[in-house]
Amino acid sequence: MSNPESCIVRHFSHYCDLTEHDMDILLELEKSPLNVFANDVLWEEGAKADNICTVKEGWAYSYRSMNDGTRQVMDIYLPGDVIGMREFAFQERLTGVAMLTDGIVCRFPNKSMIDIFTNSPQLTAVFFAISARQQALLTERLVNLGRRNAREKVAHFVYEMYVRLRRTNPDIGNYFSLPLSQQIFADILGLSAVHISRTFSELREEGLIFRDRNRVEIPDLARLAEVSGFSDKYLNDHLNDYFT
Amino acid sequence: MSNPESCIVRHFSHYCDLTEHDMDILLELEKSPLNVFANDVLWEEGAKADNICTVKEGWAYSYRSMNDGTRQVMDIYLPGDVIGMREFAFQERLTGVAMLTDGIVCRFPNKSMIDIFTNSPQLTAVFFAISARQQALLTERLVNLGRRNAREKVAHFVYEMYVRLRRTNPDIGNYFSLPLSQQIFADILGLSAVHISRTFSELREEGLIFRDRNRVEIPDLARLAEVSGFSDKYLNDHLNDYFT
DNA sequence: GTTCAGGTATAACCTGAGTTATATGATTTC
DNA sequence: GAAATCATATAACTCAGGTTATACCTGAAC
Repeated sequence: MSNPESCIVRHFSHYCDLTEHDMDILLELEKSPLNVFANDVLWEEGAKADNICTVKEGWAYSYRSMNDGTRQVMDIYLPGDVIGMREFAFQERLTGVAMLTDGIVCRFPNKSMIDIFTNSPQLTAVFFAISARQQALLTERLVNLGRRNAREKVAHFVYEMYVRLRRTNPDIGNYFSLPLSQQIFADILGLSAVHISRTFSELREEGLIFRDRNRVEIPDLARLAEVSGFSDKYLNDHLNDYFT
Repeated sequence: MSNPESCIVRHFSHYCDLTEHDMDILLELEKSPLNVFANDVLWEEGAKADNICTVKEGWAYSYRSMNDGTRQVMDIYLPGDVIGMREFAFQERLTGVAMLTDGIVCRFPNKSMIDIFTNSPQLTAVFFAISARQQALLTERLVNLGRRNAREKVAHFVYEMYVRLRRTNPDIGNYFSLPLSQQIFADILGLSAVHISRTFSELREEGLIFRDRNRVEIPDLARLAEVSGFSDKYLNDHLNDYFT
């Protein structure tokens, strides 16, 4: 049914069954794949925002650079994710976006969204759902930043990544790749890199998370979910009620 | 051109000129106004999420309650704002929503969105833009929580409210109503109420913000914008490039 | 009027996380 | 394989903001 070549189609199929027509539209958006490398900047904050980007392979992140040299990372993007919808109604990029790993991305003009709105209510609903999901992720990140301590922040974020990865990769197990430096962890969670290091040491001593370079092991998933106050509700989205 | 009775129509007209047809659809969404009072809960976290709500009058906020009794406030909603789109693809509410003041709200079923997707690409674009704008606001809140100190947090948030109010109320001046207790400030900015009090005292001594109960005076708007590192880019959204 | 409940201000003390510094390991470069 | 660079670990010290406590003020309830 779904096109195994395209992780966008796979991702979108999560929301509802796509017609051939819808799949053709989606594949059209992926017409111009571009190879990119780790640390490549897809765009800078303030750049003209006239296109949207899908991630075919690799990981990316969006960030805002502060005047004092620090940064705040907003989002991590995985294969199948859509980047840049945030700026649909803006002239300029509100955040920069860069690659965490090598990968392949596909850009399509913002105006294509208008065509989709005109031609496929169902695809429109999926894009709307994805925008809503991104809001939900930001909402949870907000809770993380505002009302959790460092240990909970790290535990919660690692568990969130596990759940997100499991969605497209059900057999992920409890030992998986997480190509994020401690500096990126710090920029995501509003902490210093030093304190991230301390916190991972603490979590290691507690037997909650073993992190070695880009690999992470979670010996007891349920226990990590518990100490981080994790609820997966904000990741359980679908459109089953609208299209059956 | 725009219907002065409806602040939703006024708010939506900001994005592009609406046809009679579109306005009729919008007014239909406002068919069942409901009087609500300060502190009324529109819905609790975890409640069934099958409708969307527009604010006709009054202020509201969305929040998440933590296990330790603290809360994190996500958003403040003003007249004309739309609440609950976040949960379009979710079964349950991810955050509670309550009123800050007396007001009037209008609920309509989520399914109406599908009708709009089917009948008006232009209104669809506006809803999409509004969802994107909410993401932009959350993004900025994230920066505020992650990478600013208490003084900057308060200054930035107050200035943001000023800019948001000015959008629908251009002659607002530098003395306006802000019906938020120090406890709500704390819950928005991830601080304690005590420290909010300290911070307002500090800002008062610096002559940056005078707050008395629910009124705020900003003697020097430019200076406040500067100390808070405020850029209004994330509030300057429109659809002029798509529909002229 | 009096009482009561919220909201606010300020002080004193404490602590979680920032900062700076140094050391060690891992990777890449040439 | 030596040099350079990047990521990580840990210690020592500092400080912004949390916590607890008390007092005052204002408006609502009676």
